[in-house]
Amino acid sequence: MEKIFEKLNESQSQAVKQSEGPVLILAGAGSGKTTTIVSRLAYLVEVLGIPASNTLTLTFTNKAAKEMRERALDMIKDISYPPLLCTFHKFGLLFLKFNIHLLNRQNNFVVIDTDDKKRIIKKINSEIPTPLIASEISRYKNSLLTPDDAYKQAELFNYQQIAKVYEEYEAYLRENNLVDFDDLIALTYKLLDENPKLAETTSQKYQYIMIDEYQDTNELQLKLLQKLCTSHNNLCVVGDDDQSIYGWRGAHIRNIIEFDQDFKGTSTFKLENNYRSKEPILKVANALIEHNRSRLGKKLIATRGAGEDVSIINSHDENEESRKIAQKIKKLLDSGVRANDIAILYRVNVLSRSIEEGLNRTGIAYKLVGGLRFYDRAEIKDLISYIRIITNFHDDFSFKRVVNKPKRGLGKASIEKIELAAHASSSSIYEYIKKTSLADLETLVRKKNASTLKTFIKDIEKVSKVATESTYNFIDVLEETFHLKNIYAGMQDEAERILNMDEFYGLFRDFVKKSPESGLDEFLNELTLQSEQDQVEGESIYMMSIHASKGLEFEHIFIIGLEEGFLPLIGDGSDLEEERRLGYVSFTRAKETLTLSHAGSRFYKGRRSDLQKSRFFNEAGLCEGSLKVEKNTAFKKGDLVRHKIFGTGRVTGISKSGREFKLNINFAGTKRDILASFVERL
DNA sequence: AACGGCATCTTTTTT
DNA sequence: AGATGCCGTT
Repeated sequence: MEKIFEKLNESQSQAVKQSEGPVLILAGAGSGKTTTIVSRLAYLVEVLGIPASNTLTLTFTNKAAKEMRERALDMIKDISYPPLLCTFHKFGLLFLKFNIHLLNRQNNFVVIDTDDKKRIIKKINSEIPTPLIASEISRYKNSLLTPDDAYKQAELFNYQQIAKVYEEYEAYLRENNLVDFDDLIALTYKLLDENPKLAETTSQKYQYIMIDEYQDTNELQLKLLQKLCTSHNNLCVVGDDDQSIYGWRGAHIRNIIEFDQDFKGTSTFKLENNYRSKEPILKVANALIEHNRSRLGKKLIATRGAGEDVSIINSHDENEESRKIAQKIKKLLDSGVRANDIAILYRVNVLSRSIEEGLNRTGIAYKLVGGLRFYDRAEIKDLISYIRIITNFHDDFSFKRVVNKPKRGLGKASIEKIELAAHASSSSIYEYIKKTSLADLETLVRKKNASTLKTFIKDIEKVSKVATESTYNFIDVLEETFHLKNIYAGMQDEAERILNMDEFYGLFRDFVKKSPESGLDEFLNELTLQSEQDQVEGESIYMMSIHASKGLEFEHIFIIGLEEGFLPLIGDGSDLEEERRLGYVSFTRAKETLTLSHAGSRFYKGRRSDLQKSRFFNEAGLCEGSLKVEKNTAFKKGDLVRHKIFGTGRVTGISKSGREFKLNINFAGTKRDILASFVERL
C-alpha cells in the first residue's frame, strides 16, 4: 500500500484514492499520467481488493496499452485474472467475438483495414471520389446513421449517391462477414443499446473503468462509455484538453471539457507538476496555450528548475534553415549528446525533405518516424492477401491482388473475364474456377492461362490444408509454393522488400509460438488492429510530424516551419485553437532545450512562396527582443502597459525574477505580478 | 500484358 | 516538385 504512494505527489495520490464515481484527471504534459493510471489500477486491486478482471482500462494505441500493462502487472501480485487493458478497438473486437451472434452474425468475422474499405467502395462507385465516400461512411457510422437515415438526410444528389454506396457497402460487409474499424465500436454500442440486459451484465463485469487520452474520444465512444456505466458510474478519465490534436479525425474536445456535465458528481484533479521540461520551455508553452479560449485552464509548473532559454533560428529560406539546424545538431553531438536524444518536429511531413538534405550533407544519421507504415508496404500487403485468400477462398479482392504475383501471365483482361463469369453464376472467382471444367475455362481465356488458374487454386487449397493442420509449417509452405520473394525480383529495392518480408515471416512465427492453437483468421485480426511497432533503438536522431511525437519526449527538440500557413497551418477546415495545441504539444516534448525555426520562404507545391513568421512566436512571449533583459529595463514605474488577458494597467513596481524582470502592475485596482515579456508598453 | 505518358493532388493518422 | 493513378499504346 505504502509502496503505491511512494512515488506519487499530492494531487496524483488524491486522484488515485478517488476510486468511486466519475473522476476527471487533467494531466498536463509530462505530469506523470501513466504512473497515475497504473497506480490507480494497483490501488483498486491491491488495496481495495477489487478483482483485477473486474476492471477495464482503455487506450488509443497498442503501444500505450502495452506500456501500461507491463507496468500494471509489475504492481499487481496475483495476475491469474489479469485486468483487461487494451485499445478501444481491441475491446470492441473481444466484445463482438462473444456477442455478435445477437445481430445474427457469425463470430469468425474478419476486420478490414482502411485500404480494403476503399477497395470495396471503389468497386461499388465510379464517379464520387473514394476518400470522400470512405470518410462519409465513417461519419455516418460514428453518428449511428443507417444507410436509410443517411439517404433521408441527404440534401444534395451527391450525398444521396453516397448513401446508396453506403448501403451497398454494408451489404457487402455482411455478405462476406467483414467488419470495419468503425464497426468495432459502433456494433458494440448497438449491441449494448439494443440489449439492456447485456448492457447491465457487461457493466457489472467492469466495475471500474479507466480511459486514457480522453480528449481523443469521439461522440460514439462517449455513448459507449455511458452504456458501460449502466450499473455504476465508476468511470475515471485521464486526458489533457490542451493536447487534443485529433479534431480533424472526429475527436470531440467537448467530451473532456464537459465531462462533469455528462457524468454528474465528478471529482476533478489537476496534475500540473511537470517532471519533464526545464522552466524556460514551460514558460513559453504556457504562454502559448493561454491564448486558447475553449480550455479548462491549467498551468504547467516546472519542477526541473532553470535551463537554457528557448532559441530561435531565423533563416532566409529552407536551405539556410537546414544548414543552420544541421550545424547546431552537429555541435550537440560533438559535445557528447546522444543522437537518440534529439528530435526534429514539423507540422507537415513534406517539410522533412529539405532538412534531410542538410543532415545528409553534414553526415548526421536520422530516422524518419511515420512515413509509410510497415503494414502499408506493398510487399506486406501482398503477403497478407495471400493469407486472406487462404483463410477465405471467397475473398475476391485478395484473389485479384495476388493472382499475378509473382507474374504468371494472368493480366487484367483474363481476370476480368473470369470475374464477370463468376458474377453471372453468383459465385466467387475462386469458386467459379474450381467448379468450371478446364475445357470451359479455355473458352474464356487462353489455354495456358486456364491451366495456370487451375494450378493456382490447387496450390491455395494445398497451403490452406497445411494451415489447418499445422500453423507452424504454414509460412514456409506458403513461401515454397508461391515463391513470394520473387515478386520483386530485379527491382532496385528488392533487398529491402525481402528484408521486410522476412520480418513479417518472423512476426508470424512469433504469433504461432505465442498462441499455437490460434488459426490464421486470428492472426489476421491481430494484424489489422496493430500499428507499427516501435522502431528499434539506434544511434540516430529522429524526425517526425508533431502528431507522431505526442506522448514522446526528447532532451533536445527542434521545431521547423514556424510560419503562418505551416504552423499554424491555415486552410480548409483548419482550427486555430487546434493548431495552437499542436504548438503546445510540440514545445512540451522538450526536456532540456527547445529550438524554434522559421524561414522567410519555402519551395512548396512546385513553387516558391514567401512566408510570414508564425504568430505563435508573439503569443508564446517570444517577440523580438523579449528574451533580452536590456529591453525590459525600459519599463519604469508609471508606464502604461497592456496584457493579453488583463488588459491595460500601470506599472507600480519592478523586481528581478531569474533572468527576467517582473513588473507589479495595477490593472483597474487589482495589482498583479507579471513577467515583463508578457506585456507591451503603450 | 506491360509499359509509358498524362492528369491530378498535395495536413495531420490510429485502429 | 513528386508521387500516384488512369488510360491508351505497343
